[in-house]
Amino acid sequence: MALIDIVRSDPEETQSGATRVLTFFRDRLLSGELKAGDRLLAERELAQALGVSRPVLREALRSLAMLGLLDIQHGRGAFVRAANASVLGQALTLCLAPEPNILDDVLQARIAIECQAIRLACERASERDLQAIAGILDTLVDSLDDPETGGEADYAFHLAIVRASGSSALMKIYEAISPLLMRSHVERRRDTFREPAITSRLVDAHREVFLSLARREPDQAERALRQHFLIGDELRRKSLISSYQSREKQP
Amino acid sequence: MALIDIVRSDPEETQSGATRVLTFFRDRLLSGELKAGDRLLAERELAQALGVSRPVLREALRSLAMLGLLDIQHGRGAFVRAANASVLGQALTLCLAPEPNILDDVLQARIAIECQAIRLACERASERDLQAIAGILDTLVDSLDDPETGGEADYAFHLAIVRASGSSALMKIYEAISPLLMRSHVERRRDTFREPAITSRLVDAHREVFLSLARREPDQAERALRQHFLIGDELRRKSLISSYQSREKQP
DNA sequence: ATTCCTAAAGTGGTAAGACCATGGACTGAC
DNA sequence: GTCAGTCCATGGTCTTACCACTTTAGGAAT
Repeated sequence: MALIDIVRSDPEETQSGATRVLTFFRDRLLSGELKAGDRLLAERELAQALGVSRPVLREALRSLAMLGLLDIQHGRGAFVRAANASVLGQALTLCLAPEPNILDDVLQARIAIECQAIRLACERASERDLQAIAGILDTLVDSLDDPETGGEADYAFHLAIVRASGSSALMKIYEAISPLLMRSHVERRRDTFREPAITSRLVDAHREVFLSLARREPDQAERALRQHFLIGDELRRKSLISSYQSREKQP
Repeated sequence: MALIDIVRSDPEETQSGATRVLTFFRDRLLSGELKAGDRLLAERELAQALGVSRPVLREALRSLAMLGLLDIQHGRGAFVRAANASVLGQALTLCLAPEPNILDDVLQARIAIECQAIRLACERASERDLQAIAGILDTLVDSLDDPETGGEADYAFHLAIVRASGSSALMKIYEAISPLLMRSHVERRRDTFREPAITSRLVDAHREVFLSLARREPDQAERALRQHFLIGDELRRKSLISSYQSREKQP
């Protein structure tokens, strides 16, 4: 029985033991009867209550734990875990693993999410949202020399924009692709030189994005964002080329 | 042990039985040593080979099956299943279940994906892609009177655009949100009247989107697409209002 | 009376063995 | 040659038992 069968299962079909357990939890999780933090009954009681043996119940519980829905602690019990996007990210990673050039491709998804997010943010962002983004922008400017902090601030900036969109769907998807985004970032950094000219243009691009957002101009904000991504691509390409050229000269 | 621990696990830590089994499969799945369609050893042999008891092995196998990575068939054996986006969709559904207004919100994700997809499609779409979309458009026109076929053609049209983008990341995410998209669609249909005036405008909108794509004009294509979504929203709102008005008059 | 330690109880983790249900293959009869 | 029945391999389930970890309550020492 796969996850797909849990979410939509045919109530008519004869339900085996394992199926009964999984539908039991599916109903209570989707209906909200089981909230995050709730403690489940002990395995032995639960097994008896559901009319299945303990191994069967355990298989179901372990499966749910694997999906990140339960937190099973030895000697304490099983607890309902808040829905976590990291599971999504891992599943997406496994799902996209066989695809070629996935690290380049995931950037397209990033652009998609952010461009829509910033449009929404222009309408919905609160003053607090804008102040948060402004604060991150300051951090970004201050950490020009530190690749580590600078990289984090860069990510935080874009994440804050998505958060300001007020769309939990966009937010979850963005979190889901973020592990791949990170890998992509790390891989690209190997080929990218951190020159002052580049970083200063980077700051300018971020500032322009923020200003358009603060002025609540959706079209302008999206254009600035796309320009930012475009420049990033171009810089990476140039630095990649120069990297290869210097490698040719001095092998 | 949760999924998150499978993908990146610390090799130093003392591995318990269940962990050993999961890391065993993780390594072989990510490395490609286990390909889709491969048949696993029988549970009893596998348990002996890995040095764990059968229930422990079964817990791991069932967990992997739940994630859609294995296909366990009674009486036949366990087979490696190709990564499937439907699992993603189900996980996303569970993850977003507690959020309010998620069915409205997921439309934002849809717009995000499609707008970026059509931009890419303007660059990358092959002649075959365009012909496929054109064919679906014909179906859409022919099935104006049939809500069922029409709805399917509508979905197929948008899906074909995402496919034409050539981005597997966008495609997977679009497939992941499609279950929620469907629910949203069904829910909205309850409040929407299928009037000839509406459907004809719908066809016009789709045709305009296609033409911009065929002419390979990204900005124009995205604009047409956004306009299409906007009109859809407006029509739904109007029909919702008129629905409530008629309900007031004739309670 | 307070504090600390210890032991017991409750909980998940694992193991072993048996039996049932299903699918496929082999073999026999027609 | 074809079909049906039987047998075997495999997954599905149950039972029982024991181990490991956590918490807690009760008793002993201060």
